[in-house]
Amino acid sequence: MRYSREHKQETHDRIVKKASVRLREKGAHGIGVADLMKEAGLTHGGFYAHFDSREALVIEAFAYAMDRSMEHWRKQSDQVAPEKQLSQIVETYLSALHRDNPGHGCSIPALGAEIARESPKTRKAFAGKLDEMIETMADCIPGQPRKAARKQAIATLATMAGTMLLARIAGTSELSDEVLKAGKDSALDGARREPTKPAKKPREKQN
Amino acid sequence: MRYSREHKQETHDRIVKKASVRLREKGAHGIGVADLMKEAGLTHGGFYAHFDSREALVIEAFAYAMDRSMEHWRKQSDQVAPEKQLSQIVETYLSALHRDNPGHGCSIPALGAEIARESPKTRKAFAGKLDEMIETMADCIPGQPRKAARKQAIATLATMAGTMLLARIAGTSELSDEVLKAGKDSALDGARREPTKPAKKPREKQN
DNA sequence: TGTACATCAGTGAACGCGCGTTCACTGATGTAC
DNA sequence: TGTACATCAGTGAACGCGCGTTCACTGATGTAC
Repeated sequence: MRYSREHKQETHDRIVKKASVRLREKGAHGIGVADLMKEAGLTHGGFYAHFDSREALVIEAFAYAMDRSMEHWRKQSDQVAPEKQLSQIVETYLSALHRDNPGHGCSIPALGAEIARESPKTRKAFAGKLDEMIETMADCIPGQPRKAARKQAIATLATMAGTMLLARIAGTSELSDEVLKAGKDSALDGARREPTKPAKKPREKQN
Repeated sequence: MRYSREHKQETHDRIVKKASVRLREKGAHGIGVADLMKEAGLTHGGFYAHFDSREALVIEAFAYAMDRSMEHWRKQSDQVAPEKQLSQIVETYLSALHRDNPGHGCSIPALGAEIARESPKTRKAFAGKLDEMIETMADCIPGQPRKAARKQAIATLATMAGTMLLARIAGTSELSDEVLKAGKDSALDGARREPTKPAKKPREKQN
């Protein structure tokens, strides 16, 4: 069956979209090519008409997921005053809803560790999107030099991602709710405060 | 060959120890039974004399790694004044050395996401160790009611784990160093400050 | 406008491979006498 | 103290299974005339 010009792109996009959900849910190695194709209503043999390899799909699906997160953040922050934008993102991110729906959530706590162990190609794709994400968050921090805004964005993102990771480890327990609350209060506190100065013992290189 | 009474336990411990390193390096699914046994100087067939299943080893190896982290933290904090203990842990945790040696580092950024997706049995083992870890960190926060100390411990642990995750995604780049520094300054800042109050809009359940 | 041919997204069987697990066997050492 | 037997940690071949990938084929639609 030969299809119209747009058809292939539509199918391609559908595979990427479905894969981005399942990979976040089950992990970068948690679901196979055959099942991913079935998700998109296809059989596994056609996979290589769309992607060079499974890894290529993982990269695309992951980039797609990161783009959706950033888009979501931008839309959210557009709806509140500049000084409340970062807090707005934190509030939504550190919710039980996000914790319990990794398939539609942030890729960093879901896939970060696994992707960091992949090939340089995959890692670089991830690192690029991470930087974009930091930029997107920094855009939500008004009245500061870019470098300071980036610093605060990184700290907030780290606390958000770390809290989500801990909350998911804890499952759906009392501990998990305690974690979400502690992480949220801390991130909100940081989001409201002036940029952090270097520690009292500034260290030049490592430590 | 029949061995002395202690021999089996020694072998068992050696397998767990080596596995805990390789699993943190390669991921919870990143290395097979045969290779793990080879690490311990054995052949794969003997594996089931020591463990009921691969999963059982993962649980033991992961618990071992968490115990080593906590032991390390206690030893470190014993060497400094009470009010500096938390900062001491943060400084060591958020180092390039830790970033570049996941095999001997914290299991949370290395294995957290994968373990959170495993069977309830594995997840519960992880959640238990997470709670122990929070307690261990809370012990390093003097002069506060237990609940507040736990809250600060959770926030600090989340920032540390999240920062390490981001730093590893970034690899060994300029971005990675920027991430480490931002996360460290933020965590140190939090460790030095009074406990965070609930956000101005306190929310009872989810959000 | 109608016809013949070319295209290529998608199918489903098959491939090689590595994995977790099982199993019959080994042989050094502990134990019973 | 010496001897015969039992034990069981460890070996290595084999198992079944699922995976990523390949490939010959299909057939609806685009294109050339």
